[in-house]
Amino acid sequence: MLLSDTLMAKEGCSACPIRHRAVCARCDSDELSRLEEMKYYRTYEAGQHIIWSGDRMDFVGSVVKGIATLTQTMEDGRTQMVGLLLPSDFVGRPGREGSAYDVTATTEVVMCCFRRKPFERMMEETPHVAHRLLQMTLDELDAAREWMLVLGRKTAREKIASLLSIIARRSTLLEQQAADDGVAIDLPLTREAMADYLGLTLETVSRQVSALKRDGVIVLDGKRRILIPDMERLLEEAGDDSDGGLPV
Amino acid sequence: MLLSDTLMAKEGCSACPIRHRAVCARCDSDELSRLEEMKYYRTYEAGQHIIWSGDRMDFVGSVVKGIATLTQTMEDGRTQMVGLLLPSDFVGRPGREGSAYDVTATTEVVMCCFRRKPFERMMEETPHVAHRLLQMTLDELDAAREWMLVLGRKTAREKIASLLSIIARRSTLLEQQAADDGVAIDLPLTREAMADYLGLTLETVSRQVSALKRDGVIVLDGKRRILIPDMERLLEEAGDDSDGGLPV
DNA sequence: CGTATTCTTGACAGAACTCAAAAGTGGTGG
DNA sequence: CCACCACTTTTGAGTTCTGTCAAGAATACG
Repeated sequence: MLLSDTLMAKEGCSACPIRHRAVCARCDSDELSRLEEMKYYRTYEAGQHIIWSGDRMDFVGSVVKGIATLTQTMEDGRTQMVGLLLPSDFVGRPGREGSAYDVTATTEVVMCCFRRKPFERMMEETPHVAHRLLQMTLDELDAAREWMLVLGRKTAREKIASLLSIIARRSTLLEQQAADDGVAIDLPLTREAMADYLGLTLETVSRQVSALKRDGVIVLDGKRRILIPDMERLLEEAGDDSDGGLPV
Repeated sequence: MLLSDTLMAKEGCSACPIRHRAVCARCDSDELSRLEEMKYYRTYEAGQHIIWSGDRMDFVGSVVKGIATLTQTMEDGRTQMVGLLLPSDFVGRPGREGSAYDVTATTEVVMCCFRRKPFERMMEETPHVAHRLLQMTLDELDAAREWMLVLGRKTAREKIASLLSIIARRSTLLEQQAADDGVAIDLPLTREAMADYLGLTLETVSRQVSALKRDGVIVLDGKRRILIPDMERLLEEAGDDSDGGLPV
């Protein structure tokens, strides 16, 4: 059992780092204390499975810390990542017992888990959790659709550039850092995980990352840290138009 | 102005063919009459754009009849379909003014439109629409994720087989027809639309449809009608395991 | 019946995959 | 501190699948 477990358990929701982004974002103090009663923290080590596809789930929850992946696997072993879970992202589907996907911790992950039945009851009885969950699900659907364009129509080079810009966008958002003179991102994914994300082989990923490095689009700082000197340039390489899409 | 317009307008929601599947499925009679006040029908011809990406939308709504597509297009013209809208599917995103996608009628389409502002207000004030919309959005997210596996990891032949099984599944569901001794489906998509769905070129689609026909997996009945003598066989070709996944 | 789409088929090219080996990285224990 | 092992990453060579370009056939439509 890891340290973070006990640390988190002692603090209330008000000190929670994802308080204003997660499924509980809009809850008032009554709702929050109700959530506190049904919640517990759980920590998973890097590489550990959080949920197996087909498993019965008796909880839903939010990623508080770390990164997890949602993957689907065919009988012959071909694997496709269908979701990348960062802090504040929701795991599980209210109203459904089993999981349709494998959920795996990529780094150490702290989950804030809610027992499923009480959570579902709360969704029926108070509006804020359901509303927030709808909003988050619509955002995820938009992300999934953007991803479909990447998977279906982009070249390997564009796919890599797209992945890096998505991660850069999400991590700058989480960390509120300025993006003016270059962005630095921690890439917590192996080449294989990137390949599973993008529908490529790990060899192709490696080749294209090298090519982007050679062309000065990205700079590798150690193994898993990537500097993006010019975000505009990366977006061009990704085949996106330079403005960042619709305002939310 | 088409006949169906005036026909639909005269009937109340109770006679609506999608009454029990659409966003209004769970509404009680009070909520239904409130919806009736903000709704209007609109018909689009085959090929007509219902919404352009980036357009301001002043309505949301449900497909009542016909088939529409959701597509995303890159600057250089590469196009990816990101949603296939059948009767009862919802169009538009509450809380967002602009559309992120092009919505196009593939056949003649009848939409049941709700003015956006009153609809959003109703979502705040009564629970049933929001709950149903959450459920539908979660279903769409699952479908999008299944599709991501198709786009990222399946071969051209498997992609075609997957598309046909998805359409077969959805149309048998809509029409409640038995699937025992072969299924017949109307394929309302051109080869180009199929290609945009699957991230292929129309030539590859044509070749693989011919191949599946040659191998007896499907039988073409005219141009757009397809018979599937053995559904199990088609599912094998799609690379799916034979049981139909999780029960809903 | 002619024109415009849509679809099919062929030949060829190219991007990504497969198989294979070498190089780099990190952790462990002697 | 270094040797060793497991794992990840890189790079190379050859193959394959799908895309591209082009022409012809089928179908729909006025």
